[in-house]
Amino acid sequence: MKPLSGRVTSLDVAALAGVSQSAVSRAFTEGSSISEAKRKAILDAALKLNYVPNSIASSLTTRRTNMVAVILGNLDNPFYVQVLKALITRLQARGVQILTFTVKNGSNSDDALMRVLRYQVDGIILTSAQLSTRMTGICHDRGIPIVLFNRYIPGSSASGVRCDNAAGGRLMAEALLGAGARSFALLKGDPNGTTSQDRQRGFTDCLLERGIPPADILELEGQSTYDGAHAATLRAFLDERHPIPDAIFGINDIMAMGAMDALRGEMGVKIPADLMVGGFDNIDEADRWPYRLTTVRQPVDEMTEEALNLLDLDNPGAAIQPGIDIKVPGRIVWRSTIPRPVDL
Amino acid sequence: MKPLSGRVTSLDVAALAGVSQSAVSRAFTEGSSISEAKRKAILDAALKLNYVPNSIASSLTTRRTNMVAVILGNLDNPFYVQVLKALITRLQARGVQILTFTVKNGSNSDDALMRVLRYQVDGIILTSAQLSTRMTGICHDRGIPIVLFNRYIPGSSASGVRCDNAAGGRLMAEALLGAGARSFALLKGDPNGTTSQDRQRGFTDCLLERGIPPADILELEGQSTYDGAHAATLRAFLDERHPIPDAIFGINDIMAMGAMDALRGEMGVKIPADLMVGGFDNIDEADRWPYRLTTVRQPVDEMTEEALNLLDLDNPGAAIQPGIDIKVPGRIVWRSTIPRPVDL
DNA sequence: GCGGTTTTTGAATACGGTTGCACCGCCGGA
DNA sequence: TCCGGCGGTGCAACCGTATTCAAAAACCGC
Repeated sequence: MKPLSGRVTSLDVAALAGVSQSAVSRAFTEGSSISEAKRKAILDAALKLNYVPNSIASSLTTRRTNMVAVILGNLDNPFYVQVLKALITRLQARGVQILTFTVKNGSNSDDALMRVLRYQVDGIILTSAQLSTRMTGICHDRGIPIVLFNRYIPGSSASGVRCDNAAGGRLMAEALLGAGARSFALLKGDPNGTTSQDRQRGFTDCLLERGIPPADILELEGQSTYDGAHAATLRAFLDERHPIPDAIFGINDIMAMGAMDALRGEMGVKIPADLMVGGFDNIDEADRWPYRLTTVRQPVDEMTEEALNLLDLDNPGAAIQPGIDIKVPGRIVWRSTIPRPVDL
Repeated sequence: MKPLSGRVTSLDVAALAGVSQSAVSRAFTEGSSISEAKRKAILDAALKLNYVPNSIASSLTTRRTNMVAVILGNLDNPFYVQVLKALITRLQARGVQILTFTVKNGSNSDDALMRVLRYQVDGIILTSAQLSTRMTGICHDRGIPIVLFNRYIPGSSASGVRCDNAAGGRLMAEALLGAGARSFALLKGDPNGTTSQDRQRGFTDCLLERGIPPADILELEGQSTYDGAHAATLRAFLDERHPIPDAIFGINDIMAMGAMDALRGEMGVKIPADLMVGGFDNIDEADRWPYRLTTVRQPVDEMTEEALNLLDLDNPGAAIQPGIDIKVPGRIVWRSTIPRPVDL
């Protein structure tokens, strides 16, 4: 009874079940008015024909695609893999499909967004890249909610969730100071990302307030990745241009790990005896034996949940709320790269 | 001049530009017959209105969505993150959108596939989970190509690309034997995945042929992840049930790393002096200082490229080729966890 | 200036569903 | 018995674009 041709439409099912096409549609629509007997018969016929409703067609009339776009920067940072995983899990559970995009970090996301807009996604989650005001305007006009994940656009009204990165930076500065460090280096992250900048600002502000000499800022040549951090660390300390400080703050865990491997592997530095290391994110790898990195935890689950709340997929129309900026606090996870003060 | 209402359609653009709707459609379709002057005028009008063509609507008539589904198992294994990254890069460059799905490893992918089919994807790449013959049948009928990545379905005619896992397992056995190991343990992977099974088979077959006692198979309790391997390693060796062998083969790098951390971190074992470790995949992390893992490299770029060739998105109709099974060879990457024999 | 091509063009229709609307039958209350 | 109301049903009008077809326009060499 299987049809030979490729397409099976609701009309085919209707014919087999001896009902109208609209009945078939209703049989597949939750909560529409149809008798249980007829629905059963239709589902049987559909099964016989291997019929699957065409979401593309239905999206055309319902104006909902049940797809959201997730725009990612670099998947080289395990933190964003974790974010992606959390988003996929949550969205899939709601029956929402995910259109995945990557964009070079720091680059403009306009072209990616334009491509996404063609697909009439119900919402957009942006974990990377810049967002032009023109783009926010277009999305606003079309009623497509955008949620910024761990970033914000200073002049914009776009909503977003982020860790309180500045406060997290302060926490780390305090942790290192409390452990006795007095001279610092800082592995600078993506210069276009507010995330890195805020962490750096919180950290340096704290030092400033305590009257500590400013941290030595280590610029990256390449990407803000493990390899970039590894190379920058070697470059900075191997040729003695910079004195080795008491502590290094890696602007995120993966970079802190790159620095640790450079310091221990190539320079024989003992951590934390010779030098302490602080990270940010609390990725899974930070807990593993070679690293045991003391870091600032970002609550990924809470953040992704808030992000989806902001997206408010259940209230399509209401999407045009004024920009809500949710800031969730991070907290220090004490491990071995910073000796924990006893009084805590 | 911006329209107040959310939707701008080709009709609006047509009205503004003083042309027919079909002209607007043609202006946005590469290689269709329209005068350059008119196209220009239409694009101007479109820009003024912030018009973006609706891919959903066009998919309805063209029967192509320019979307492919990528079905992933566990993103906890960095290897599959790398695969995802490679696929995204390649597909995005071709202007193809990616519908991302995750499925519990080893579970059946039928429901995920059904959901994907509703979206009329142009193709499916499956890097995880089982595939029922019923499902391959449905996809075949609908003319949707499926490509299996690093797995195969014994009785099926589905196409796929995979590393020659069995041969890779042999390579690793030979490498360890060549380095002098004579007693072995093997960290077993996902029991439902052909990938792990093939590697294990290649490894154990090689030992058998050389008359070496079979490897001690370490079963996992939880997932085949870093943590699972870590726990299994501790469980096996800490209570002395198993004697510590000369070498351990982790069925993939992330598990080998979990084993290494357990052995060195919790048991003070020296690698490779006390025990050698071999991995499989050659993920980025394997090259880092704490691990420097000798492993079998899977050529991800080559494999993803072949996968997309098999998908053959440019020839929609021709998709129904008989199952092609491409096997690309792996090769040993020598690092520090297995001493390299001098004669090589 | 003319017949014959070759391009452009717009009207109409198709794609596969959803949904407002009108209608039908059935039930309970008066 | 009659009538109001209600759940179930089919008809038909969309949703926004691509594409066929025939007509109109532009082009060409002579």
